[in-house]
Amino acid sequence: MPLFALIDGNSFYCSCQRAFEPRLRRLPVVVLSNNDGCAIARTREAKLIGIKMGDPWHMARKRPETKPVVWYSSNYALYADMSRRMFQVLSGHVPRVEPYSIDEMFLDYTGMGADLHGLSRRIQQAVLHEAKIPTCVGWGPTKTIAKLANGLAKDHAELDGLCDLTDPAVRAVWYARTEIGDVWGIGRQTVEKLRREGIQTIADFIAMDPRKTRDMLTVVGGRIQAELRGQSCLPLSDVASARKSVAATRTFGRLVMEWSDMREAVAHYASRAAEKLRSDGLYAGHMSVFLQTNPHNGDPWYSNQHSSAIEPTNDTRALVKRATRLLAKLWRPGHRYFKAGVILTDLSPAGMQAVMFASQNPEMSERVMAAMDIINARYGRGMVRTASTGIQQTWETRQALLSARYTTRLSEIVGVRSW
DNA sequence: TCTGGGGTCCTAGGACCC
DNA sequence: TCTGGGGTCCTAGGACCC
Repeated sequence: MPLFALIDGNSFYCSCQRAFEPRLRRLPVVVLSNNDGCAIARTREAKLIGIKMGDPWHMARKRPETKPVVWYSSNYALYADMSRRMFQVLSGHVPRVEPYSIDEMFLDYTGMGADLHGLSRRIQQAVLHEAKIPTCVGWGPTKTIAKLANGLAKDHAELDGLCDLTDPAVRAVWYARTEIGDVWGIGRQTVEKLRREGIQTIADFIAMDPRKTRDMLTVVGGRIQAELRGQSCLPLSDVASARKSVAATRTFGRLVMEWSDMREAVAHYASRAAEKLRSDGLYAGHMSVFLQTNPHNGDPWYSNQHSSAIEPTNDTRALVKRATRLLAKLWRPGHRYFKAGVILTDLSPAGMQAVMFASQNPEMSERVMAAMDIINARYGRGMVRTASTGIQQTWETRQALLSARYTTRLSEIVGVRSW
């Protein structure tokens, strides 16, 4: 019988900030989305004050009760590095670890002995001491059950951060008192569909005829139901699967009305996407560009996208050129644009491009891009870039509250003083 | 003044083919 | 009575996730 655990970092982004600033230990901390738009991570103290996921910062920070809150712009370089550390610690305790998201990892508990509670506690303490991240752990016979157990461990203080759903009798008790919407993969639309059928709890859901489940919710719902019944359908995979798309999309720091600004912004996103491709050793064969006006402020709504197949490439210049051309087809003057982006798909690994293209000298392209990446890595992102990405960058994202990248920039490393 | 970004998987339907 | 059928590939869009 397979056995899975899911471990996740509590308020992960906030815990990463706290790891380097002990003074935050008991303070409410909130990390904001890109553009300092809204709250995306909150410590327990911040939740208690009433700050909700997605609360716009400009409103939340004015409320009198949010006075003691410490706000941070999101710092993904830091969080990604902390995630790597967590992975390393875990790899020392179980044979196989599958990173699921930046703060969640599935562990293979199969054949790990009878005292899984003790094992989980040791793992939890190791991650806390070595990576400075507090966690919750849940486990059971399928991934979906492990994920549910993890959620229960988080929501129910009496479980003290650990939850074991291996025993069917224990599961039955929780299933009867847990809403179906708390299950991994059951979102708002599905909850609504099930509610119309009188299904409220997990217990209701697993009692449904599997054929009916598949009719209503396709194979996806059928799989979730089987997993909740204890039949494992989702294997653990410790080899990272190849990524299938690369995106660079952003809400502008200010609304964009000028073609020149829009062109710069999209050129910038295409460059970012190209960098991501190269860092993963990939080429893109398809590009899609979109833009839209603000859906919140009453402006006339305009949203459009264009896409096209491209010669597989990861050359910034080629991608910028193509993105600009697609953008020109979308551009309608007179709008106040809010957001735009570039999405690359049809990805293939480097080395597959044996066929050479007339429009691009591949060897020269490789060398120019490699040089560009090296310089930008050493002197800062955007030090070398195509002229089309501009100099003013009025559309640039706001990040007013950024902390140092303690672990990934030598210049921003934590100083240690002895008294 | 001000509301995130980046992913995955699945299905339906059209185009095309023999 | 009956006016082809079935397969593959691609894309757009929906739903969900963190």
